[in-house]
Amino acid sequence: MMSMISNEGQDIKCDALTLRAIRDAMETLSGNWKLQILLALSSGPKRFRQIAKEIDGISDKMLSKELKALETNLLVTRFVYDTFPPTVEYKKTNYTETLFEVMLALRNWGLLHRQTIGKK
Amino acid sequence: MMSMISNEGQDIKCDALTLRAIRDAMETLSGNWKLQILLALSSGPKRFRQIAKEIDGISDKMLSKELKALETNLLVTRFVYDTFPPTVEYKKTNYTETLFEVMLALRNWGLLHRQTIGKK
DNA sequence: CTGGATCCTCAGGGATACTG
DNA sequence: CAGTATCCCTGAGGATCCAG
Repeated sequence: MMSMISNEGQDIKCDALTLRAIRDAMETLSGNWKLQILLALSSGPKRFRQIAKEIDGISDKMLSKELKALETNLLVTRFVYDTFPPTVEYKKTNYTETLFEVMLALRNWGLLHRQTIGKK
Repeated sequence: MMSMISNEGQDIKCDALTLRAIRDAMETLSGNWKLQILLALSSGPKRFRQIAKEIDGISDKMLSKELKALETNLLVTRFVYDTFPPTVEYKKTNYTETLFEVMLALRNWGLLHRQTIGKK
């Protein structure tokens, strides 16, 4: 017997592959910073120090690490300009747009959930 | 200037409230176990030991803790039957169904992403 | 300015034993 | 069976310093 989650005629098969896919997605967005970084870049390309200033509480180490992770996931591109002092610019990619449905679903459920739970 | 993420005429405003909502949603699903527990319960109510057996590698402590978290988030209900030895049954709620869109979006993007990144 | 290297702390989570 | 209590360890992440 195959377990399912169903809604209005659509099903999600609850198999290992699905579970893995969901976890892949969650992992590439997990942590306190990745979304904030993508948000910071949503208004245009920015430099390292500029991003660091916009995100409250992030350390250089974390910003560096998270940017690298986002880059290997093709969600951020890194441009190095050969100037002195060095200039490095980060920008979001077209691929970032594919996250739209995910963000929307998460946002909608998050809003619903806060209402449901009744957090202030 | 308000930053946005757009797609086919729809926008997500990238404000603090949205960011918080997204993180709320991610947090209630985060960790290695919550999804597996919901998956285990998607095929029907189960008892503590039964769930533990189905999920490879989970410790009693984690299962207990995660079940409690899911319960306070209204995603799982706990029934205690007054028998000896004690029987406790966990089952998913109707509210769990509201996660459908989220799961679907995450699954779809996870599948796309694995293709894009080219993991085997 | 852009980050890498190092050190350190603290909490998440495993193993085990125990209670009702 | 259904958990709780205790101990312990590891790794995520902050602070700081330094190099290109």
